[in-house]
Amino acid sequence: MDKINIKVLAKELKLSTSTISRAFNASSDINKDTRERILALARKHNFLPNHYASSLRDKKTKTIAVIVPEIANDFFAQAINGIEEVARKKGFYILLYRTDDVFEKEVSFVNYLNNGKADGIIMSVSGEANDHNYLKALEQKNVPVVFFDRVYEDIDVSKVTTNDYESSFEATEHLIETGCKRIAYLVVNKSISIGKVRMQGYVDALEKHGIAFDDELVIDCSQDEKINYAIIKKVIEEIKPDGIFSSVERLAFATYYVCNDMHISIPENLKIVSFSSLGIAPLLCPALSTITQPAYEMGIKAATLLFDELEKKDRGPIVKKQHVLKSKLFIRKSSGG
Amino acid sequence: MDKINIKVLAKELKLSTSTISRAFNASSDINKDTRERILALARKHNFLPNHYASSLRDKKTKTIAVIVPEIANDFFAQAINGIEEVARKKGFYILLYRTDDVFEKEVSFVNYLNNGKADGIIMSVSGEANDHNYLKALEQKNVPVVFFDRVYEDIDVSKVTTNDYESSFEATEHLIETGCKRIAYLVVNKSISIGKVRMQGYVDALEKHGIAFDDELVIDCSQDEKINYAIIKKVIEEIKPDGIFSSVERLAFATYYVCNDMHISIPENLKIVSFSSLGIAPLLCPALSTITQPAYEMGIKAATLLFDELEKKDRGPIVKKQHVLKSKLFIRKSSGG
DNA sequence: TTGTAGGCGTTATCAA
DNA sequence: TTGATAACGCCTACAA
Repeated sequence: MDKINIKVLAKELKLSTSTISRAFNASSDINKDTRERILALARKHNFLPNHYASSLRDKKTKTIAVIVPEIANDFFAQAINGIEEVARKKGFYILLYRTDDVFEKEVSFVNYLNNGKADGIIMSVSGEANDHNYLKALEQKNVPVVFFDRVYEDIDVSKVTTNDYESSFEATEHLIETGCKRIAYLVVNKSISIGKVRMQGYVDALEKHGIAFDDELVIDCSQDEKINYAIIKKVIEEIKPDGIFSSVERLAFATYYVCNDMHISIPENLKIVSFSSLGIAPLLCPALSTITQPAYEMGIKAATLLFDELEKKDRGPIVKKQHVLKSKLFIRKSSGG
Repeated sequence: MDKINIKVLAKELKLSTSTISRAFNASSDINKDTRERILALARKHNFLPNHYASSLRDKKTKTIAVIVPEIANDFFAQAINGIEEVARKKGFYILLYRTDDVFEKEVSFVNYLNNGKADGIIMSVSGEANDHNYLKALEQKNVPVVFFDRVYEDIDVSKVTTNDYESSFEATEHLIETGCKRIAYLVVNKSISIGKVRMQGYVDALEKHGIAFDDELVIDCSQDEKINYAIIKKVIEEIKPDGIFSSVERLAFATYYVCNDMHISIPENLKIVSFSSLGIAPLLCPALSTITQPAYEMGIKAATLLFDELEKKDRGPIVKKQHVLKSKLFIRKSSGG
């Protein structure tokens, strides 16, 4: 457990620390043989330059932070995969943080990142109705941020989203065309941007088809699965919708459980379409109609935008980009398809 | 975008850098008012001590690395959640790395971690049949490692696993009891520890019930979904098993797709049980019988063991622990339940 | 091609 | 209670 660093290597090889350093830094100013000797010894000692020391000098961490509301969720897991893919190619590492949709956690983590812990941040946000000034600090520190999927409209950073409005419109219209008259909209937090936009698509589709919007049919759910089950059960018993448009896959699953227990048959008595990135949606009973976002591609794109900014840094002003990818509506049995 | 650090704060407040530093380090040797003044100014500047500089000094990174074969997988996603939970409570951050089950990626990442990038490592391994010496280097550097779920038997570190043998035995026995005579075992890599142990449970259950083991019924699949589909289709057409015991949930899903396309009815013509952490297994068509590992708890336990070692470091020898949690067999419709 | 030296931002030690 | 100073390990001008 002898400490090893470039100084030790230098002594052992009777070279200076700068030469050792050069061996690790693709510097051309070094004799090939010297370099080989150094690397050989380093391998023997299992030595690699200390990342924290290098970062301190260079002010580059080779690390990007990824902040998401949840990890155990097909959409985010796939998006993270996409981000990882790009990061890896660039030789970057990923610091992962989960907010559980709690705004305070988001703030505290972002503030922590202020101290040069990461070169950039990719995040899907959780605190729509709050003060977003904590993000301004990052701007000052020159830490680029990219939002994906869930964004703050009032913050000027690059954003990767999907055509939620169109998809929601299309899905709702599809339910209407299969005969639904009373379509409930399930949402977790209707005040966050995604909840709002998706709802607008729903509302406008209703209007186009001359169906009056009914506030009672907008069902605001929670993070807790048991509570959601109770809410949805109550809705089905009392409000008796004939269609469900769910903005989040969890709520569609909860609806399935409720229907199973209440012996309500999907799609005969209730039709369902949901936003979902679940790969096995076709295997559900019945197969779930989904609006599927290109999660992996969104991750790729978000990471690409971030690296664009990282690489342009200190070279002129950075143009923030908005990128909108297309979701796809898969009509399956749950909506009579 | 003026650079801010303790020096600047010191100048602004006419104090020394040491005093500033003390204000951030719960040091008692500081006047309360002074501390308040410092923290107030820091807040105004959105300042936090640079993490890389602190780490360099203290040789503590407050970061743990998590290495998993895949992220978009219910088991690992839940395990990561568990790890994150514990890490967060300890004020630690998570560096996430995905190996795609490629041994070389695992090695290269672990080697990278040699340089003091993380204080400890939690991993689920991918390279059973290889030389594991690269892990010895970590030992020298005093970087503790904990394995979970997929482990190397020949490496002496703490391990968190589940009772795979018993579960596999039980699941196979269950299939036999429902009348299966030709049970196929689906595995991704039968040479890795998990594949082996699970297979042993399968083999022994067959033997107990006087069913001859048939090599043909051990189906070695791949990482590629399309190839798996083809393999499984061929098996069902040609080898005609009446039961499937899948060591990995992906393969059970592939089987479902094949059966759907071939109009083979589950469980009438083919019964299935699979290892799986899918929360919505009951919603599949038909509901999937699963052996469900306590993924979240495994993450919690693995992280707890790691922090135990981290906290004991430099204080006597560390005892490596083996922890075996219990999986649960859920009998559902896919196996006639 | 290699060496010297200063500093990245922080904190621990020692002194005041 | 506060201040001066020397590291932590590395990299990069600049000098040789």
